[in-house]
Amino acid sequence: MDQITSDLGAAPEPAERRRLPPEERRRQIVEGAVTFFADVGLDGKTRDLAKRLGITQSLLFNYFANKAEIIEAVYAHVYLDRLSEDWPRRLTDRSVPLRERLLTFYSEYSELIFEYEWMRIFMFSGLAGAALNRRYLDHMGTVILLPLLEEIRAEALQEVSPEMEDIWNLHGGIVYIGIRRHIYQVPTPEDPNRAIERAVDRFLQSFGLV
Amino acid sequence: MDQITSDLGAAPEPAERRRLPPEERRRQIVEGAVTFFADVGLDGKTRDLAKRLGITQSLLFNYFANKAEIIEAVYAHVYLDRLSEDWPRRLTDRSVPLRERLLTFYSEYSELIFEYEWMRIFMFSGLAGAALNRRYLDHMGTVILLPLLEEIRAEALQEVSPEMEDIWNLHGGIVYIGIRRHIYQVPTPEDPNRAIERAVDRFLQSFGLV
DNA sequence: AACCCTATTGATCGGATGATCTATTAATTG
DNA sequence: CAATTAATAGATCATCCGATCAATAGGGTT
Repeated sequence: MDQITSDLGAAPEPAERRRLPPEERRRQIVEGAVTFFADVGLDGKTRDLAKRLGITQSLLFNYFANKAEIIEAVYAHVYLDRLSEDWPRRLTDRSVPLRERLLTFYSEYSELIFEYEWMRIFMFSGLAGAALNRRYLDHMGTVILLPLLEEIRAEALQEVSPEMEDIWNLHGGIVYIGIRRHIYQVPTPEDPNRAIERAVDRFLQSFGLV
Repeated sequence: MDQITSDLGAAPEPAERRRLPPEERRRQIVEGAVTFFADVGLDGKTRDLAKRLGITQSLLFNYFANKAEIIEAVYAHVYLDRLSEDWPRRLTDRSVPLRERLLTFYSEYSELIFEYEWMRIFMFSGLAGAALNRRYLDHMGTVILLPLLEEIRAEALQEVSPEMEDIWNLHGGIVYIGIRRHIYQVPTPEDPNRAIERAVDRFLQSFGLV
């Protein structure tokens, strides 16, 4: 079964203007490539990408040596600065109530990852076995979730202290909203914040907080 | 970036004997196709599949009219009877404590879906936009999760009654273990039952149960 | 051992794909 | 306004892919 070729690669754009400044053209290609590969997967064909961009296929290779380089640029564009440097600090800022820290984090984080392009490219590259995903999740675990575990432990009653796997469970339950929405494309709440808030509250409550 | 061709399609098997009974050959092809497409994705090439099976590529087309038919057979083999007809009844059997019903269900269900082939083919087909996934999730929602919601509502205190999205959150948190394991291929607990039990207990506790 | 049926093979086809190369075109500069 | 040069389009190449088909050979029957 070949990729669904129907019209996923169609170009709704009108005729393109030519002779763009190289930097702008490159940017345009990368941005087009992000949504293109998010739609059809990393096996998407360069000709279809070019068609969607309204340029010829050969032009792609004036800006990128080969297809792998385009994918690299897509990765860079999608992943860059996705995990804000600021979060670890804010998550451990005990001058703010833990519940508020959690809600703020997941409100902002979900806004970032519940994005069509990010969600799907992350899944495509994960399935392709990209080391990128493992690095990302490892980073997520050590820089966000582990400190989170410590914060909850610091406040939780001794006898109901959480484990790392509990934190992953909280995290997964929230991320799963985005998976349903963008991978399986089934209906999800327009605004996930209510579900997130309830999940966070259930979580905290079970450790004697809130 | 083409699929990782390295040796995902390699055949560790020794030279095959020829001339199997058609039914057996067909079965062998389907089973091989399941793990093959789970590994490399639905864009996997028929030549690589044949190589892994130790047969010629052309033989595939004696048993299937085209590649799409092979994928169909893979779907059928992977999905068939995955959702036991029995679960809806057992989940609503109020002679058994709700906690026990939940734990039994998720223990059995996770054993089924935390399978490499199932998890990955479900994700690949989801990304490809297969209607199959939407039907499956819809079925899941109405036949399993909705009754579950009713069961919890029946027992929960009025003022903390759960919503459907809460059930999806419980479900997603558990399924996410399988996603981490088989899609992102990061370490997860060997036996997920402890994490499942804790998640279920947190959930029930938040609604005044357990 | 000779025969037959058919599962399996190997050669091959037309179209697609990533990548290259050359001629043309459009913007910039003097 | 002409010259320069970078951007673009189109033709083309070698390879790969799904699919076809005639030829071959395995293995049961007589």
